[in-house]
Amino acid sequence: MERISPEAIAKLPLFRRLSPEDRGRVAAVAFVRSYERGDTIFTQGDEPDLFVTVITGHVKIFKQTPAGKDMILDLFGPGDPLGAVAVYEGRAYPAGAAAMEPTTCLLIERKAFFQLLEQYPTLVRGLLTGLTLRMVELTNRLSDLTGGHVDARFARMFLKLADHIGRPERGGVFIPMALSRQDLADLTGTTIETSIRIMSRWGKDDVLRTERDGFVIVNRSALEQISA
Amino acid sequence: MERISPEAIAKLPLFRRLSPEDRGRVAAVAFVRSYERGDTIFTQGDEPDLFVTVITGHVKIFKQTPAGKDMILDLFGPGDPLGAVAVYEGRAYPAGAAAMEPTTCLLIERKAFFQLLEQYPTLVRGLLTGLTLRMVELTNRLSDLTGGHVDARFARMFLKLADHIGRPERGGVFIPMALSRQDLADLTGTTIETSIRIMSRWGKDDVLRTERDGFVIVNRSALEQISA
DNA sequence: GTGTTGATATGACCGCGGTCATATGTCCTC
DNA sequence: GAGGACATATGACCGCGGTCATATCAACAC
Repeated sequence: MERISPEAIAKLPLFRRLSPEDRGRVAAVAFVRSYERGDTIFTQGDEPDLFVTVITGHVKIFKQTPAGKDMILDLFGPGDPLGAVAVYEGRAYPAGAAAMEPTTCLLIERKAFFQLLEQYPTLVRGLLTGLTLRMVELTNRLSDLTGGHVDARFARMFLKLADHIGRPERGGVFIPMALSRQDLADLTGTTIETSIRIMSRWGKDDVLRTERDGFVIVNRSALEQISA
Repeated sequence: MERISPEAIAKLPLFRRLSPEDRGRVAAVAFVRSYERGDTIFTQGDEPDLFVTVITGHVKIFKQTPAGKDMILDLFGPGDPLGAVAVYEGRAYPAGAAAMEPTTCLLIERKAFFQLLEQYPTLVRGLLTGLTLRMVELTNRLSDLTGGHVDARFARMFLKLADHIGRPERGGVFIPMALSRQDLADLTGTTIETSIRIMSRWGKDDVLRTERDGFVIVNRSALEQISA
């Protein structure tokens, strides 16, 4: 646990609009914590006592399916607030969160968080906007997952990742996020074997390449065709 | 389009906490509209110009899957606000809404709605709470739909409906909602044939009976076993 | 009556993808 | 080096459920 500087807080979208002295007050009640790949940040069913915001790295939000498998609901990056729903309503986390790579997060205790919310209505506005956006994302994922074949779901997932965090590099579009075959399976609601099969096939067909620190989309139009 | 009385508004959870004169001001800008079964309330992609609250009846929120089939995201009943996300953010409706039975809704124009929000912070609070609850529902449905077999999804859906609007009646638990086989398929992310097959089998096995105006769960423990 | 429309029902077929088994490769520790 | 742990890879099998075709039934128009 370390303190955080008001300057660092200025980089987080949720707090960006606050005045410098207000950011100082936020910094006074905030802590920073580091996580390694695989570390649990919070567990499904826990009582929420901390409000968490990602500073660096990436975090997966996942849930147990009735069949016992993990289902990744969302991937969160720098600036995204975790568990806002649970903290705001005071009910148990509806899903778990774990770091996918070395990650640092900003932590604010529940009590202090509510005091901040009361003081700064713009924070409420920011939370509400973030919630609505996530809502739209979730509804899209819902209709994605049920319709069509697994190949298409994989293609759509990579295209979305490319639009979100991809950048032209290494002879294609590089997605700087190391996802295991198991992660890919959990994201698309399939098994690890199917995930491996699709990824090897695409590797051989020069559609998508797996690298140590992410993926490279070699043939985007092929992916778009598969996603249809 | 008809006006609504302040007394009728008092029955809607979202406005219940307002003072009588405040409810009068809401009534001054609100209209009531009736829909028949199958009528469209709004369409996916439309610009939202009205804030809608269900007064009586039931409404389905649905979305087109990439494969072109409909996917029912949610069923809304009396008191539930429709399209709050879209209206609040001013972006296109992320999904469509249609009446599943004769339904009446309260309509408030977008402009007037925002004026109300500014005047009455408790409305914002109510919206936020409703949103978070729906969020939890959606995440649950996401993990439901991917895991396990179709039978289990059907069973879970009926059990949830029973907990929500079911009542002991007609020799079991009666679910007063007429859903077609196609609706059931859209709710569970399957085809109409599979939907029909499951429902006929359960009818023969005395698990679940279809009636003109809804369903009767005859053997709840059988459903619970299938849902596992 | 006949014809039409739409929902419900049922059978035949078969391919996707889940399950199980087994290699191979890589990165550790000792 | 040997050995273990874990991710990746690949083949064989087969059952669920999607697709297609067809039948039945109710409601309604004329």
